[in-house]
Amino acid sequence: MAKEKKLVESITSRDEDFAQWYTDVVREAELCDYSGVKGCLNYLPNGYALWENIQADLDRRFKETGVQNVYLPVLIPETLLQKEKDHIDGFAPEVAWVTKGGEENLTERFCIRPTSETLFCDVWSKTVQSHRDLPKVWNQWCSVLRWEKTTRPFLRSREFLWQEGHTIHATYEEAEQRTIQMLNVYKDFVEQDLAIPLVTGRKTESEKFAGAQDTYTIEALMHDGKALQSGTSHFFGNGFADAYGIQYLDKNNELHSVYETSWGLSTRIIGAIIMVHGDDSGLVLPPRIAPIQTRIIPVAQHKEGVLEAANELMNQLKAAGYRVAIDDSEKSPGWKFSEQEMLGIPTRVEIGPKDIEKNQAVIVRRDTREKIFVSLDEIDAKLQEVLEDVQKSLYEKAKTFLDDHISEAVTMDEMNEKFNTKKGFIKAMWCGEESCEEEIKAQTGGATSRCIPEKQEQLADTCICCGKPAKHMVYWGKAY
RNA sequence: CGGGGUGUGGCUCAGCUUGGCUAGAGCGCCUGGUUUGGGACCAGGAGGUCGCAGGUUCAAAUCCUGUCACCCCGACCA
Repeated sequence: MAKEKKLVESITSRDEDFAQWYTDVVREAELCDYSGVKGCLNYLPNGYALWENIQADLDRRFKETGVQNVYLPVLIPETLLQKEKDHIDGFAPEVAWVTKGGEENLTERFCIRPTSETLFCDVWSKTVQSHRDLPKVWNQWCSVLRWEKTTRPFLRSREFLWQEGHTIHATYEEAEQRTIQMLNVYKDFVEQDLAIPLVTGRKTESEKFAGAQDTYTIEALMHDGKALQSGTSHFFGNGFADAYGIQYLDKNNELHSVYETSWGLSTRIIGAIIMVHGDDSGLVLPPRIAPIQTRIIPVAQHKEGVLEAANELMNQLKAAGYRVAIDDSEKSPGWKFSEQEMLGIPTRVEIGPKDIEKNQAVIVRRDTREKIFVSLDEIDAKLQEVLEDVQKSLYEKAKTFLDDHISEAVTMDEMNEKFNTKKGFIKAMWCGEESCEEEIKAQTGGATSRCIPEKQEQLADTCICCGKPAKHMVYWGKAY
């Protein structure tokens, strides 16, 4: 691969030090910065606008499937949290507690929600009585708090923003269907709107959510070859319903427990956007969710008529429905180009005296830097075409990268060798035993089972680790 | 929780080993001027409780003790 010319000194090269590159991009694109509290971020306008667009698209998709939004409290009484054993065991090590109100010690401490299954269960245990009350398909947009030891912007913070959907259903099948349905909503959203190709499937016993019967996941591959769990959808059976007493009378006047699901996607996805699409010049945003789709950069703006033409063009594009801004600051054009690139704005439109003379402007793509000269009369339609093409190219480029970084292994030697040289996902057969997952993790230096894909292939008859009969083909990878 | 590192104008850091005069630089910021198709240049200017608390000393950014915070790498998790 030809070495790309590095134009921006303030961003560490991606191949030189990926972790530092990530931090640099987050800073230079002004997505967030560190607050005074470890693991708690200040979401700056650029980062929050991105989240708002993610919210808007995802929320629309949710509502198309019948989701209703609610909001439940940030505090959870300890007794409520403790009703489902696996759940509390899973979350206890990382919850923060409120023990005082003003100067008075509380008789019962409250945990700051790490997730809200318990609160939703509490509501439903009190209000659901009849099959006519079902299903409930609820969601809330909120922040949650988990006392993480190691934190990184977006990828792992203590407080993070997300949505958590919670549903209850009369039947096992209906709940299971909803679990898969929401997994697919995530998949479509992430692939189509964020241009991030995915590997999807079911989690193994050891990787699933605390209290879940089944956890489904969407896994994306970052440019450094590490996997990122980017969204999860859980099927609870009636474990929570039994623990919290959510029962209803069916048509035959018989009492049943409800079946439950939950599903979440967080601001971590912003980390995925950065690490899948970004390059040595900074962030690259998919046009569909970019807060600004094009930035107009007047060239030689002090010259007669340039700013006027640039503003006129902006109004024209605005009227055509684009999210557009102008950089009419006193900086040099070179500066403006670099900044537009660091911010990840998917296109820019250059317009200067030479263009005005020819009644044209120059559209420059963020992803390829390709310059497209276009008449001002045709720019509305052309920009649309370019943005769609950028969206498509980003997905295709990432898809090629993903496909290139999925390989197969039949023996442990083969797996080790591939993890050491190629990175990415490795498909291999597995017996279903947790001990083999641990062994693989130890031998490979940290690879874990990412998911059991729906589409199975019979790569071998025996487990790659222990040699016993294989039950599943699993995607393995080193994860964030 | 282990290992490493860092706290000095808005940012990045130098100074600390070997205590000493008015605490420096680059970038950014403000003013004026010249520039303007890939991070322009000149001149002038503003901006600092050296993370915090004790201690040693005639004297502390510098030495000692404590403490807090953040970053990176691991083990655990969206």
